[in-house]
Amino acid sequence: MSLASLVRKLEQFVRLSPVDHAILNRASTERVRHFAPRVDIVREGEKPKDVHLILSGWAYRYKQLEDGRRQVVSFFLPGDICDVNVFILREMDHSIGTITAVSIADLSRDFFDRVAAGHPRIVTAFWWETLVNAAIQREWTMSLGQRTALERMAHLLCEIWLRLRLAGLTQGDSCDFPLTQGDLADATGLSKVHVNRTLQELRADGLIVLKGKTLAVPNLDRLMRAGLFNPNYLHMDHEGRQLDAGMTPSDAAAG
Amino acid sequence: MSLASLVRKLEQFVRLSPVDHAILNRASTERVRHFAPRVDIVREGEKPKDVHLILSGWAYRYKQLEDGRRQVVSFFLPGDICDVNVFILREMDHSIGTITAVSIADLSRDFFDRVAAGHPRIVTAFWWETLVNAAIQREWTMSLGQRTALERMAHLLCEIWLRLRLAGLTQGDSCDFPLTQGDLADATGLSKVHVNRTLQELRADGLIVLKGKTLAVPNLDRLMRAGLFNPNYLHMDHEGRQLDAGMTPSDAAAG
DNA sequence: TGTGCAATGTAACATACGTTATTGATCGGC
DNA sequence: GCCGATCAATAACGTATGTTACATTGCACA
Repeated sequence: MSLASLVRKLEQFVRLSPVDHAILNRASTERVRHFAPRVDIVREGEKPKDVHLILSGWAYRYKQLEDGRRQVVSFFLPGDICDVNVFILREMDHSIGTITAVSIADLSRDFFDRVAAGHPRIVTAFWWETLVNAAIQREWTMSLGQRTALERMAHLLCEIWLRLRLAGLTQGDSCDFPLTQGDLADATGLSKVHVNRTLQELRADGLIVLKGKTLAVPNLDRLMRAGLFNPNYLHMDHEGRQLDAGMTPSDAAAG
Repeated sequence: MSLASLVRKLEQFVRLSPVDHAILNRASTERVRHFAPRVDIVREGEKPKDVHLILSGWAYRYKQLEDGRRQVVSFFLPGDICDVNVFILREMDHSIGTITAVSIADLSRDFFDRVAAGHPRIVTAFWWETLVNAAIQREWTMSLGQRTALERMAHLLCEIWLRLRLAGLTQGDSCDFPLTQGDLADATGLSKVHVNRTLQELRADGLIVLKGKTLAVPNLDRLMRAGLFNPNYLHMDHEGRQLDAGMTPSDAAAG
């Protein structure tokens, strides 16, 4: 539905000009598609022609083994861009599926060429997006390899929380949270049963309130400590610029 | 010592002109540094000024938790390029250390600007390198989240094998292999003891011959099957171009 | 306003992998 | 050509997490 999350996120990092805004605005309204929850947008082996920008809704990237074991390798939140690889690599090595209903804008090769030619701030901002995604992927490697179930879950929730906040999608200490325990299991490499146990433990410790499709984080600092969460990998600041005016203590820890 | 591995690797993917060769050649001989085995090249929190190209030797990217738990998040082999992020992100979110003695060439921002302006094939090739690294990172996420110890180890060995072969660093069915069992443990998220058990099992199954600092893979196809290895994520082909003339059956499987 | 299916919760039991400890091989440096 | 340190190998034992099974809740849709 809206470009707001992308712009808000990118502007944390570079100032975009009015012309930049106009370019992004046009690109994100020209070719929009809508998907139902729990369907695939792109499948492994395909060769999509466009880059996808998530306008609204949640999605994930996942890979699957022949025997059905499935790993979510990243989450896409509103404002995220998937598959810059599309113009270079021959085929997708993973699939992308929706969690909720999702609207996406298709960004053409042509659009990126025009941006590359005349809009360096946008280029920089897109690079930032790409590099942060790579950093997130490394951090997931760390989580899966070294963190315990509890740490892993706390870490993932912190990450999602901060990314949502950056996109302007948190309200106070709570946010929409459409992931099922099965989704969390596929993302953390844990079984569904153990995800349930782990969430109970986080609840019992007062670190999260998770009910229905809403998550509340009453004390982000404590959750971060439980997940051994160091926010540096999200690179939410740049050249001395901090996250936001009016930061809370936990904002500062995150910046 | 040599640019050969980089050029060989990139040329699998794009044809480079004589001028491109000259550019790369000059960049990789201007500012070369040498490191001893088992030292850090860059540390988390630093802000390096250059991109590093590995001319010879093996290195790794790793992250560490406060309590010392350590995860290798990727390996750098000769011809690999690290840290394109250097020009955009504020500070390193991980460290890079050497395994063997290593020679690197420092590539300046200026070099990249010149390449971007006038050498599109090199730009494309560097993009390919970056995107394949991202794909590898996703595959590691998959491995750590879903594969068993045996599958994980077999998968990692397949990956290293194919990357070495692409760089021209295999001889017949064997190659140099300077990783210790401790390195493998840090990369697979297993304990050293279990790495040892797992290697024994691979040996007993005749899938690998690993002795001293040499690895032999008598039957790559079988090792690939043991690791549920699908080489698509390495994107070793492009626009219908295949790996090599004179492919063996397992080459074909890898392409 | 039920009714059916997906999601969540719980329990009992199984196991892949971790931990600690010790021994024997390898190897670079004096 | 020894010596200390690192690396590899093996064993005994511990545990975090997986598996199977089933009950409960919640919610979309008839």
